[in-house]
Amino acid sequence: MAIYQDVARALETEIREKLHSGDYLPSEIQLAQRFAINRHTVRRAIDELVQAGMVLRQQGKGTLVLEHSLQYRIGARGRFSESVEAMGHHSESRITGRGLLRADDALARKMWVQPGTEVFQIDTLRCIDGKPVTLISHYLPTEHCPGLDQHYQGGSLHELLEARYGFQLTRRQGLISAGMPSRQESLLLRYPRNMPLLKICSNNLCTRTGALVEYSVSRSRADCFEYKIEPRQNLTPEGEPSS
Amino acid sequence: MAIYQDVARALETEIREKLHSGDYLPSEIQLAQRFAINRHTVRRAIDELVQAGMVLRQQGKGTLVLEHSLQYRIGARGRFSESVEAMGHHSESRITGRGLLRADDALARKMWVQPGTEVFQIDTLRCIDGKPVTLISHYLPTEHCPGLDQHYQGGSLHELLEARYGFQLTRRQGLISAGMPSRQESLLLRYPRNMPLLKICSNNLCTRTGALVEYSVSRSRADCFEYKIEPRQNLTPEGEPSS
DNA sequence: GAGTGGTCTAGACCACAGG
DNA sequence: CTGTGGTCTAGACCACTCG
Repeated sequence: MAIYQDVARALETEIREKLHSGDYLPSEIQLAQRFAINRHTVRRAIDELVQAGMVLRQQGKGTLVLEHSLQYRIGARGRFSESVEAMGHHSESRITGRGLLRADDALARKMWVQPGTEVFQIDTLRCIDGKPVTLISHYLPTEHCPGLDQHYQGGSLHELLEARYGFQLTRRQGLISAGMPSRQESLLLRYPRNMPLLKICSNNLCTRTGALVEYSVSRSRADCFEYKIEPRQNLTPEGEPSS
Repeated sequence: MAIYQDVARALETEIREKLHSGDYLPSEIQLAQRFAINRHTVRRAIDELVQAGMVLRQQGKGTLVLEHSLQYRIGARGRFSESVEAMGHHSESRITGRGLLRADDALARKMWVQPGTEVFQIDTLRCIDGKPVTLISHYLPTEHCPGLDQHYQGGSLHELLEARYGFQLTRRQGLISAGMPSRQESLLLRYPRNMPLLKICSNNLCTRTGALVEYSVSRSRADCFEYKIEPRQNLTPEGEPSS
């Protein structure tokens, strides 16, 4: 194990246990003295923390400790699991954006509609225990749910679709992938840009008529979220996250 | 503008115009001579390219140039989809490592066995069209498949388990997550360390007896691979990737 | 001006891949 | 064994922030 890795871990522990957002690390020279190593080795250690999104270097000032909630032990504790079957069926959502648009070629292909079709876009952010976890973009052809943009004010979109428009939805296809966050995604999720997102695209059809009612793209923080594939059995209508 | 930034841009141009995926950069010493700068400054420049996902460092070998298409658009063309149901049922695998170990606490919990249980580990690499795509670590309690380490020489592990030991497997649980590659994963997959992996952990039971026969962890390059969730219907026993 | 992080140089040795 | 990248040290000077 390299020295800089040891020092990085030591600093990480120290930050987690003793420092708060807004504090500064001791200067590189002080750290070099404390650990009895060269300043360059200290810098290499801090490089790791920067890469991990834990600190921010400020030339002339010092090395700033960032919010603890921004520290990511990927795959550690505090991980939520949710059944892939429950996608989109949760209720604690906040609206982050909405709009009316016409499907371009790429979107039209994914939604199985003609290019130019009028579509509502609703973006929501879901938090668990106050922690922003998942960002979902919902796309709904306006013809199936006129006035939706007026009626939806947060909460479960799928419940509203059922209560107001009588749609019961079935997922016809889902694609699971991974990617890196855009700048905006990173901001909304309070998540660094060098950590991955888990992404699911779903086509949700009306169970009775087979019409596509909703196409959704969900992006979840991979540090605290994973999807369960359950053996085929009863659907859980409301997905409750479990540790 | 710092020297290393200039050099990084020069190298970037050179890679884009003259080099191809699979080529190696000149060695750090050669580059230092060519640009008449110190080797450490060259390293700092190459750090930028690594961060950008353009090259991959290989200790003892050199600095490998990655596919140009990787640099810009993740999830563009050349994407493979595979049903989550077909996990592990493919056949073109190369063995990258194998071993005998005793399950530690973490592994034992995931495998639903007692800590200390003797387990075969077999690591395989799957390529599609010659492109390394998925890395799978298979863990099998030795009691169910004695001598497996001798018999398995690549190909479909699940076919061998059925042919030789009479196991027909059912996945009981799967967890889908995303993460960043380790150094070794990055090397085997020829994939940069700042691009995400799609990860699936599966518990595969013997359909008849319900015994856990295999626990597997698969990690796939997210730039060219995604999983399909199909509506519940017939299982496809052999998962063929489709574009 | 004093103190911080940022860059560059120089040299040494280690770990690893491959002939 | 050679050549590659990886780590560590040492010292110098620069660019920036703030009092």
